Amino acid sequence: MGAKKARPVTLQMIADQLGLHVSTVSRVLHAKPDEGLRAASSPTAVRVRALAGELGYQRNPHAMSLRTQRSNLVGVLVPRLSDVVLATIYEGVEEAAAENGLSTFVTNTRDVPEAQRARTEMVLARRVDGMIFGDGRSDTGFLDEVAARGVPFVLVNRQVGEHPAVVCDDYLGGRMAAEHLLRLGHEDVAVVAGEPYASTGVNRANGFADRFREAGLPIPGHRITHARFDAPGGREGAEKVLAAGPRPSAMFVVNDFGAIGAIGALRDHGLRVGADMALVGFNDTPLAAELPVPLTTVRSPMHEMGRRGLELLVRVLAGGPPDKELLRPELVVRASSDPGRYAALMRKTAPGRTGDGLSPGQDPYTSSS
Amino acid sequence: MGAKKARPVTLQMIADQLGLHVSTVSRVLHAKPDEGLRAASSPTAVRVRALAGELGYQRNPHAMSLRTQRSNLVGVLVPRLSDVVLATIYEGVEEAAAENGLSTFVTNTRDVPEAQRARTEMVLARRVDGMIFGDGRSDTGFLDEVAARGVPFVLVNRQVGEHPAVVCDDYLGGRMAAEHLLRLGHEDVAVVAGEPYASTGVNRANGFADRFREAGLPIPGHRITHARFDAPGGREGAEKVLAAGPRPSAMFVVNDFGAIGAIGALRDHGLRVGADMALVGFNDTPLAAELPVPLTTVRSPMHEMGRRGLELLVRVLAGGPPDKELLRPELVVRASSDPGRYAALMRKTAPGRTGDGLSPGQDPYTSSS
DNA sequence: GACGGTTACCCAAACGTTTGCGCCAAACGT
DNA sequence: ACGTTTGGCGCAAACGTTTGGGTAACCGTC
Repeated sequence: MGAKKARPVTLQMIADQLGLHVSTVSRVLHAKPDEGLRAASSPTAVRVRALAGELGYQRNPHAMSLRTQRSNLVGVLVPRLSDVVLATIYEGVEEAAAENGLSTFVTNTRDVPEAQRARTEMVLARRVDGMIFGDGRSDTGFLDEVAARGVPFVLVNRQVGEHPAVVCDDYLGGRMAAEHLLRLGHEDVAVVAGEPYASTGVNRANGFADRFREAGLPIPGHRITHARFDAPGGREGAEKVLAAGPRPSAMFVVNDFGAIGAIGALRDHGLRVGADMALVGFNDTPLAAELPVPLTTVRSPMHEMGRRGLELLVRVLAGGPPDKELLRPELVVRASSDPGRYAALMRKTAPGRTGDGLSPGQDPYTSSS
Repeated sequence: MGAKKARPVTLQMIADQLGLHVSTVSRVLHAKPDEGLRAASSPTAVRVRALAGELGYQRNPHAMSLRTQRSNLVGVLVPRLSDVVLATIYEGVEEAAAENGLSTFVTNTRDVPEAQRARTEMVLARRVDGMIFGDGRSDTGFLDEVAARGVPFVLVNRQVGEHPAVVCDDYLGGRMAAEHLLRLGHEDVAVVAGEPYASTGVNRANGFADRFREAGLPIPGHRITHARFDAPGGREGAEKVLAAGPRPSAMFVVNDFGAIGAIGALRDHGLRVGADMALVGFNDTPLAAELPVPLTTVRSPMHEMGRRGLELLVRVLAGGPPDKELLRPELVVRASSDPGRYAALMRKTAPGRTGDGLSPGQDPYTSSS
């Protein structure tokens, strides 16, 4: 079974069948309209296009890349694709790439610097035109090296130094979370920040802390703890906070996954999320709305970030300026922090209605396995 | 800033500097050992390799692909990468690909046939050596067409027809879930199956139903409902089941995301998961263990499936047989179905310890955003 | 009717590899 | 001393494009 795979049709074949030269066919088919006008007479152009269509001509990308020194390929590095945040960003990247005639390689680096180096080399060996880093670390000079080598790239998700980047305005997001809790009258709050090498967590925590300081309620050191960006990390972070003296009335965890871990820790301490402790996460991961007590969180435009990241790269490749874009986050208030919503939730005989009426049009959790 | 990007070093440069011919250098550097022996004398080979190393020679993949008609590229199609199940499978694919010197393009098709076609064409236009489909549908003849065109491919996640595939033994998984509930004495159970075009859900449901039938407890039609593989789908499915007469004592939802939706529906009806209704999901998604009432589920080896899928493709590309592999699932019992564990959970003053002691070494939820 | 300007093409040289074939010397066999 | 092998390498033709530079024929113009 399986038809003998016919050899793909080439420009040469088309040219031969039409008694033309291959270069003429090439120009007709691929030259930009402005310079393509003088490529061939209108009738021949039509004949060429017709035959190409009929034969199902497909330009050979390898020959093209070899000749033009441009691969139309971009490499994407992320910490983990099974992290829904990064996966969503990548979806945006890929979508925009397709629209721009580019293809993408994506690969995990698990945030380990050696893997980051190794994968970068692999990707570069494929002669990509540019790269997108979703795993930028501020504690290694790696990206500076890459830049020094003349490799065009942009960052998404995290920013480092002055390299071109498209990120969420994490600092503002942190302030929004703080603002929200201040409005609700919280005066003693804690924050579980992320890894120190990731701008995301750092900026979110800083924005949050700054806003509280401005309100005349500086957050003491023992109320701030650093943790990994995952459930166990969030749990440990929350535990540490709870162990340090009298408990605060609210907690800001800079990542939804961490917030889930924190929820576990709070339960272990017999504390009810939304009642005994207000909780705010970050990212508005699909599961935030589905939790038994829906989670207040700061939505970051992940998909959009990916799209913009790729588009910025396209501009950079075209010689454009290495801009930096900050995307606006959005506070999504749910029962985990809002007394009103919490009460409404509890008022139902059967608590647990998961909808929140605040995030329309997003369908959470989809699976196809 | 940004060094002028030096032109990459080629075989020609090495040959020139060594007074050799480019073909000799090529053979020394890339010929397989068996035929490479006669390529050059030992001393020249050493000189060549030394200079190549020093200059940092990198083989130009486009030139190579053009010449050899082999791209070392594989295209991967999935419904959605932001579905952690598919993302994890892809991680396996990508990992194995890197080990085999291959690179992968991955893209979403959202399970819509037109997108599937379009993306396949895009990927094929990139002259991939083969493809991996994670989104196979049994209701379109699409894959038969692809096979007829002579495109080498394998399926992962879902199987369709007799095409080579690496999937979880979903039927067995369904039986395991049934077995578990039978042991616990459940006699009236319901199942929320998936989309009819996906072998995964269909086989899981069939395995489950068959086991119950064998036990002399055939599941009546109104206890079986089809739904999408997501939380809203699971919710609707559960609602339908609950609306159809007296409620069953247990429910099998063929996907963890659907199970989450079902939990919501159960809450709305004032039913306690694990007490009033036993619930079993499928996949052992990281969040299953983190739910307030941890979810009993059937673990499918997602990462492994991806790895094996790519390895099978490699064999197929080498002319091997189009095998089909069934990976063994594993039942993971947690409080949502097990009265003992549920009681233990409730016995704590603060219920909600999320660990389950049954899934060691898996760190759930990791994020890096 | 010589001349500049289009129009509509063709030519050929790349881009960097791979690979079948051939050649020359040295080594070998007798 | 003379064929025959074989080790060690060079030659050149691909693979399918793109692109700067032709060059005829044709047009209109004075």
